[in-house]
Parts: sequence; structure tokens; C-alpha cells
Amino acid sequence: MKNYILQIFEEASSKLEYLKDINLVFTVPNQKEHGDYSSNAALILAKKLGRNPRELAAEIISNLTVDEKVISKMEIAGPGFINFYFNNSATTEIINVVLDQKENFGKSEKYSGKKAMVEFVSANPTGPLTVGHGRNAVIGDTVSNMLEWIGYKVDKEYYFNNAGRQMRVLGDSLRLRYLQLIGQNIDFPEDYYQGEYIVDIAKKIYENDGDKYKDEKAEEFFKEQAEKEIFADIEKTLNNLNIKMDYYFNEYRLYVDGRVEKLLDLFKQKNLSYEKDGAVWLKLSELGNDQDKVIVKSSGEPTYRLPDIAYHITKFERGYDLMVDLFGSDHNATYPDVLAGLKSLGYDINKVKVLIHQFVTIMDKGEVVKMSTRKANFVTLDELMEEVGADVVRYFFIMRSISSHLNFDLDIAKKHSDENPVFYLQYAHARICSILRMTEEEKLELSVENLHLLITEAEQNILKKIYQFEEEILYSSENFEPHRIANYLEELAGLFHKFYNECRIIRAESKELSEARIALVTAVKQVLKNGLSILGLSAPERM
RNA sequence: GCGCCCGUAGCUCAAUUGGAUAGAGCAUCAGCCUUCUAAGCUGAGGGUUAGUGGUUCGAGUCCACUCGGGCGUACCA
Repeated sequence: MKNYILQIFEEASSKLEYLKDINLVFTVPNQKEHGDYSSNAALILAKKLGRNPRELAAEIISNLTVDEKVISKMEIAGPGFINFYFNNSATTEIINVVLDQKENFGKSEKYSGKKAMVEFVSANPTGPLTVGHGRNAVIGDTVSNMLEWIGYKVDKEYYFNNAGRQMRVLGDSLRLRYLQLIGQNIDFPEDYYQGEYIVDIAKKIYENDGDKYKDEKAEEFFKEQAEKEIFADIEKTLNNLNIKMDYYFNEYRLYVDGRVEKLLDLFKQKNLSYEKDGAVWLKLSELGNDQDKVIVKSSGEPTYRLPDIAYHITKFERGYDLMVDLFGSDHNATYPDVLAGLKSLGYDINKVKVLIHQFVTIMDKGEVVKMSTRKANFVTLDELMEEVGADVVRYFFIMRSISSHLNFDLDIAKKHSDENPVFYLQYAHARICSILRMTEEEKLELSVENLHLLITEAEQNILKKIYQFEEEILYSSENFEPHRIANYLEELAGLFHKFYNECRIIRAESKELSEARIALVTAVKQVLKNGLSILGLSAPERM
């Protein structure tokens, strides 16, 4: 429908040159009395051209050539909006489209042929994924799905670092737990990893090999064991969340391949770095940032900036048209340095989209739970999923805009309550499945022969909503706003539930109407299913 | 101090380049199942969009300042 209006505006623009000067936007008005779609073009042009907006609106309307079978009415309203009203017979056409395209309905080709990478989770293997990581994981996976729906070929990548002090402390934490286990009296330092999972790994080693490693001096063995076990655990958690990474990228590789060293040379060569106090600094202040930052410490060890820039260079070299980085807000100070570094080397940083999501606040029994992997007072994602299920967890994490803080109330989530919005969506799907099972028994069949019978307000509202599906996905995806899809689905489910309460499907006024309504609810079912799959949720046939 | 994000109904949150009368869910109250799943539907109450000023035909949205909260502000990542 929107495309139709856009088309007639484009036709008119050959006569009205000024229509080419603005970005045409058609919105669905809040008030039903304001029509099905609305344009504010005349208002915007009025300012530009210094003319009366209502006059302009009249001029635009008189230059639009419309098919009366599609649009029943156009009118000027308020200060100069142009409102469009659609014919009922035109709206039912969407049912045929849905039934024809099935699981592809809503997809767009706009970015087909383009490659995107979404880098997310990227937690170092120092402990199980927590609820805190969950939001990152779910947003990243959903954004990946969305980009695929608008045509991108998407790779999902997990970047990690298994070197450095963090990991040494981790390895040593495991070693001490192991020694405790075989009977040695050892003080466990306070600033070591306190989590029970370390003890579990130690037990596993002990059960397999006894005290074989009691004299193991090298930290390497324990570090490797810890990393291996923790990574296996992380992958299992992601798998439980229905997330499959395409690649795991180890920062270490950047050193082995000599990329870090090469980059350092390049900065030096381009006179973008200098030495001071025994460290190497990047001239970020010359590149428009606040201050210069260290890229190699006086100890000779690079800071994260150097490998991070080198890592992003590999992304460019791998030919991605779009690179999405997803971080929690605790990283919001780091990425400008990386981007500035890339830009100084001539890379097009418009291709890099950095998404920052705000933190999850965990509420338990009315109190805020402070999270720290080191101190081990966290709730793991697995624990949460065991209590409420993966669908609920996924939904909770994307139902709010990513720039909003998210309150995760464990008490409510654990209740497995009927009030949960996920169930509302899934219930609509299950309800339709149930109806369709019964129509079979009643020997009623789907038919698109009499769709013109779908004239009630409840039916028309559903049809218009379905029309908006593709544009909603496109808008949400281009703007990286997964929560909008959840909102859309809640609205569609709501319109269906309302329809269900007002209209009979089996034993409607006529057999023809029944069969047209079967076509309608089959279409709704398909759209719900498609939307749920973008969100990575199941579409149950029974509840 | 400085940077980023946020402040909308009792609570959790929505709200297409700035658009028309700011919407949902929960909670509260009142209704709807001998008829396709009541995990549903209908109705009621609930708001100076933190505050002040500005920009304009029009501001929850943009600008300035104030207040309040989160995250940063490392030779940690």
C-alpha cells in the first residue's frame, strides 16, 4: 500500500518538480479518522517554498493519478496533511501475497549481494556467560537475523583473547583449587576467581588423572584446561539460546601472523605515533579525539587498541560491506580510539556500525544484584534458562530498545507467569493452529475466492497490519532496532485476539465467509511465525 | 570536572526525517466462557513526557541550562 502511494507520488513529481526535493515519508496515523496513510509533504514544502501548506496539498492531490479501486479517498486535513483511505477490496490482496511467499514473506532484496559481519558476545573465557552477557548475545543474534531478512549475507563472529594477565590469574586460580583438592593447605587469594565453576573444573581433572599434576609448575597446563572447559560451557550456553557463531577469532592470531607488529610499524612510518616515558603513543588528538593514548606499554606489551585495530583491518580485508560491533556501555570509551585509528589509515569507517547497549540491572527479591565474574556473585544464563526457558530469556532481552536500561526482575521471570508477553504472541499462533485443526474436521477448506467478504473493522485492521510487515522489518533493521519487531508482533497478535472474540471462523454466517477467514488466519499465522523466527523464538502449535 | 546513555501513568516500557487527541502490559476496579484454546476479550480510573527557557505552523523528540540515575573517563579489556 505504501509502495503504491510512493509510486503515484513519483509519477506526479514529473509535473511537480518540488516533490523531488524532499524525502517522501508516509506514516500510519495514530487516529483512525486520519486515514490509512498520511503524508506531511505539503507541510515540509510550505516552509521551503514559502507557500500556504493547504494550498500546496490541494495542488499535490490534483496532480496525483489514483486507481479508485485501490484508494477510496484522499483528503487534506489539519494544517496540511494529505490522508489516504484504502478500499477494502484492495487490502485483501495481501493474503494472496502471504500465502504465496510463505516463510519468505517480509523479506526484502534491498541489500542482496552485500556482506555483513556482526561481532558480538566476544567475552573472554574467564567464566560462564552471565545474564549480563545475555543481552549482548541475543541482540547480536537478532540483528544478524534482521540483516539477513533485508538481503545481507551475514557472518556472526566471536572475538576473544586468551592471553594476558586475566587468563594467567584464571589458570593460577585453577591450579590452587586443584592443589587444595588433593589435600594441600593453600590460601586462596581474594583477587583470584572465586567462582564455584573453577572448583568444578579442578574436580574434573582430579577425577580423570588424580594428583598427576601436583608438581606442574608451568601455568600453561592449567590455563589451557580452564580455557577449554569454560569455552565448551560458553558454546553450550549459546547453543541453548539457539545461537550459532560462524567464526571464533582468537586475538592471538594477530600476533602470530605479525599483524600487530606490522600495524605498529605502519603507524610509525606514517608519523602517527611517538615514544614517551618508555611507551608508544598514538596521536589521537591530531585525529580529532580528546587525547593521545598508549598503544604499547613501557613493559613492551601492546594495549587492546593495537590488536583491536589490527582485528578490524582483517574485517575490511575480508570484504564486508557492513561491520557491526556490539558492546555493552562499559566499552563506550574504547571504540572511538579504534575508529580513529582505522580512519587515519584510510579505511572507510562508515562501514563500521558500533552499537552500544545499556546494562541489564538484575533485581532479586526487590534488590539490585551487583555482578562481577571475579567475585562470582552472578546469575548464569544457563541457570536463568533452566528456570524460564530460552524463549522467555530471548524475548526479555530484545523487547526494549537497546539504548534503554533493562530491568530484569528475577522474581517475575522465574514465576513463569501467564502475564508474559512472549506467551501472548505464541498463544495467538497456537490458537490459530488449533482452529485450523478443527476446520479440517469440519471439512472446511481455505479459499481465496471470496476475500471481499472480509469487511469488518477487525478483519481490515489485521490486513492493514500485515501490509506493514515488510516495511517494518526494513525500517527496524536499517536502524538496528530489534525491539520494534517485538512491538509489531504484539500488535498483530492483539488484533488477532480481538478478531477472534468478535468473529466466528467455523460456523460463520456462510461457508464462503468461513473459508475466507481461514485464509485470513492462515496468513496471520504465517506472519507471526516469520516474525518469531526473526526473533529466534519458537512458534508452538499447542499451548 | 569531562564524555556517552537514560528520565514518559503506581511499576516495567512504547511512540518513522519534529506531526494531528502521548500508547501498551502489569497492578487496581467493573464486566464477558452450554458456541473455534479465558495464556483471551470489553470497559473504567490513572500524565504539566524530571524542571526552566528557546527554536516554529507544530516539540516526548531539536538547542541551552538545572536536577536525578547508569556506564566510562588506565601504560585493564
